[in-house]
Amino acid sequence: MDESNRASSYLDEPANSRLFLVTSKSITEEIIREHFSTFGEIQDIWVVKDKHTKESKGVSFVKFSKSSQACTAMEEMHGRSLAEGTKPIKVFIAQARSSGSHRDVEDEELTRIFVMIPKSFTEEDLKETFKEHGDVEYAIIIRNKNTGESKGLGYVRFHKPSQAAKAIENCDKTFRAILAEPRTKNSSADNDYFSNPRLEHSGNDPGSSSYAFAHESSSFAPGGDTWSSDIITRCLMVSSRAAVTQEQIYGLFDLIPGMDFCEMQIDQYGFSKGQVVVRFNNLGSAVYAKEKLNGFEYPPGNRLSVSYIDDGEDRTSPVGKMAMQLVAAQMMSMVWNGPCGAQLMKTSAGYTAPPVSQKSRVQTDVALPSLKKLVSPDGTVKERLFVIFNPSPLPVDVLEDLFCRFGSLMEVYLVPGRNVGYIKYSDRNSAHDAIALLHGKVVNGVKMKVMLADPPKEESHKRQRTY
DNA sequence: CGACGGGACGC
DNA sequence: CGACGGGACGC
Repeated sequence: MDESNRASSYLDEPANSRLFLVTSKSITEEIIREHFSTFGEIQDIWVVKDKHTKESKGVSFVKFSKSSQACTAMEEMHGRSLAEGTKPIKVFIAQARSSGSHRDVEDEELTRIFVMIPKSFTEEDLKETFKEHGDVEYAIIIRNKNTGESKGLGYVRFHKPSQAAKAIENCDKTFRAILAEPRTKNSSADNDYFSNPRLEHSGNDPGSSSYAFAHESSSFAPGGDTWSSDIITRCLMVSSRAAVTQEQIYGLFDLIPGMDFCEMQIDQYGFSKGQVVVRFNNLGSAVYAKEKLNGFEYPPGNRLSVSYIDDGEDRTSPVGKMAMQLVAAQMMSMVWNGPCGAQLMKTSAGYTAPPVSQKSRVQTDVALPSLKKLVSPDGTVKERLFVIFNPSPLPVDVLEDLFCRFGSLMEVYLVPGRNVGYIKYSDRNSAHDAIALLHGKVVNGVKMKVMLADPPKEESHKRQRTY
């Protein structure tokens, strides 16, 4: 085989680039190569033989470098005889080695693609766009069933697998074209892992992401600076239904600076009751720990409960708030940078505190305008900001809190693994106001450069991005 | 200096 | 009917 592509031919990559052939046992690798090399770069041919007799079992695999090459070869060669007196061959796209299935891959699974498109696209636009890659049987757009509004997603069905493969390989990358999952097996892809909590979100159903903080509204005087009369202490009780170790809880709460005590509670027989006492050396850290970790799923599926327990001191409010603000910046930085912390942040994002506590999560000398509602992220982006954070990015919820104050905020996006992000506005003035007020400023201990974003790089001049 | 994710269909 | 080898990445 070609040593230049050993790695890529070893796996089924790209997808659907390997053929499964059924032939007469007399058909050799050389004969196969003669007939198939015209369709593209062959990375590997393997004629399956009996281990002992070395006789062909009439089964072969042909690995191409591209799916479109394999599909074209399949379409052209299926049913043809490769040598005098030999039976017509069968040609299929091979099942991925990892799939374990030996079922024939059907054209049905290879001819429909799934694409992301501008919301303004019609079915006709979609069909027109993709017909350059092959015969389009139909193009449909996924719409909201009530409003008829496009979801910015569509399907395109081609007549041949090679056409769908070419569309995926060659269409503008902003379409993010992939093969569509066959529809019959009731959409296992309808999950929603990527949804971000937004400021206007106010779901209150138990079990929803906001449940964990629903009761905390009473801990704050709405819009004010003082605590209610609920006790606040440096000492927390962590309760878990599932078995957890003291070390696990220690690791979790140690993400927050200032923990000085973590002890699993055991009964008189020495058994754990699923309760761990955690104490911090300052009120702010304790408040922060409760806010971030109450309701946190750890391990996944097990919702931790965190509440204050009386330690006989530290009941006053202003101190707690000051301490919390100080510890917030450190917490954010740590959580964002550490691998464990990143996971915590990602998962706990669903437990972002409701607007009542916003005042305390943004700490800055800047005189900020009041909170404004976010606008739909699906509208037209009029201006985009590019923000650089030093030393590390602020969390998305803090950024929404901050950048919504100029109005028309659509979306905050942080580039993974980098200290930069983008802010989308549906109104130019909002973006410019944000630059004027926030460029060069420090928020929660993080210095920001706020400027207009360059336009996204275009892979092609044929199509526009949706923003 | 410091730059680009996301995603599923009425039988 | 007709489904998975040989070789070996490089901390």
